[in-house]
Amino acid sequence: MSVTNTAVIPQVNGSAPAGPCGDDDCGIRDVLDRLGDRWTVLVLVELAKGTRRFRELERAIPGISQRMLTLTTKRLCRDGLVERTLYPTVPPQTDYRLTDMGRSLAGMVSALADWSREHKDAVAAARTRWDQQHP
Amino acid sequence: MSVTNTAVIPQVNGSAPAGPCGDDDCGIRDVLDRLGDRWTVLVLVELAKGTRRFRELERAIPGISQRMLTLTTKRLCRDGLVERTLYPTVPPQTDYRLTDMGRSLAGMVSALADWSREHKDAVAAARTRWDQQHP
DNA sequence: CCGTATCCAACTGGATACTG
DNA sequence: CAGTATCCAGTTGGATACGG
Repeated sequence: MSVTNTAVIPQVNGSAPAGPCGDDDCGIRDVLDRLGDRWTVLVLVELAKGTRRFRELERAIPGISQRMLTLTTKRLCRDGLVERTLYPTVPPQTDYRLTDMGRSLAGMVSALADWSREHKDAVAAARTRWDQQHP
Repeated sequence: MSVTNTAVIPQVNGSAPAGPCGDDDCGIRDVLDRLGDRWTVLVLVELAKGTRRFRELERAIPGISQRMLTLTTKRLCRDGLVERTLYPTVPPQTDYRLTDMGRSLAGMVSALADWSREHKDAVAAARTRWDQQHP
């Protein structure tokens, strides 16, 4: 006979102190689906520095393609995080700027960036250690 | 003759108040590459509640496959964010818990989750508006 | 229970060329 | 300058089956 203790295991922890949302995953995925792609965060950070034109963004974010910049800014506009102002001059000019909501999100992201810089060495060390121990 | 004012445009903004890192993108991508996949954040949040076994994580995160749970926890271990304790019993048992570094990252993520809940309605509204105006 | 291995569908994003 | 459109390679991740 094998142990059939499914869900009878007394858990080590007793409470849920960290999660401010009951026991479910709430809407975390909503944010991360927005932030999870390759470029959104970089655009957000660049726009946090001030209003930018299309070409300025493109130059400020090395490696991004026209296509991805268009897609990324469009999504941000759609979500109400960025505002687009089109000047019907010739040649055309478009300004992108964060909305208030976008600015508050950019703040969160900056915190993550800070964390990244603080811990990047520790993470690198951990990786090296792991890679050595796992042939 | 066309305008050749490349980089001669007087910028609207004067300073870079938001970015704590000069003018470059620093290591932001490092964090987001770790957080950007479909499951890492959810695992992080679940482990923030306490130590969990493999099956517990699987049940706590609806929709995750065995494969992805293995991959995700392994990456987190490799990066030094999660620690794994294997009890060589039968049937085998494995405990996953956040390291100190992992806990501090989970804190950041919680902040994002909070932001998400606060603004999810506003984002949804913005999307609806956009979708109506863009046939 | 805790994984690993294989196969495969779907999506992401780069390169390129073209329009207003 | 500011996009749009098309094509295509690489990766992510789900389903499934198997092993310790």
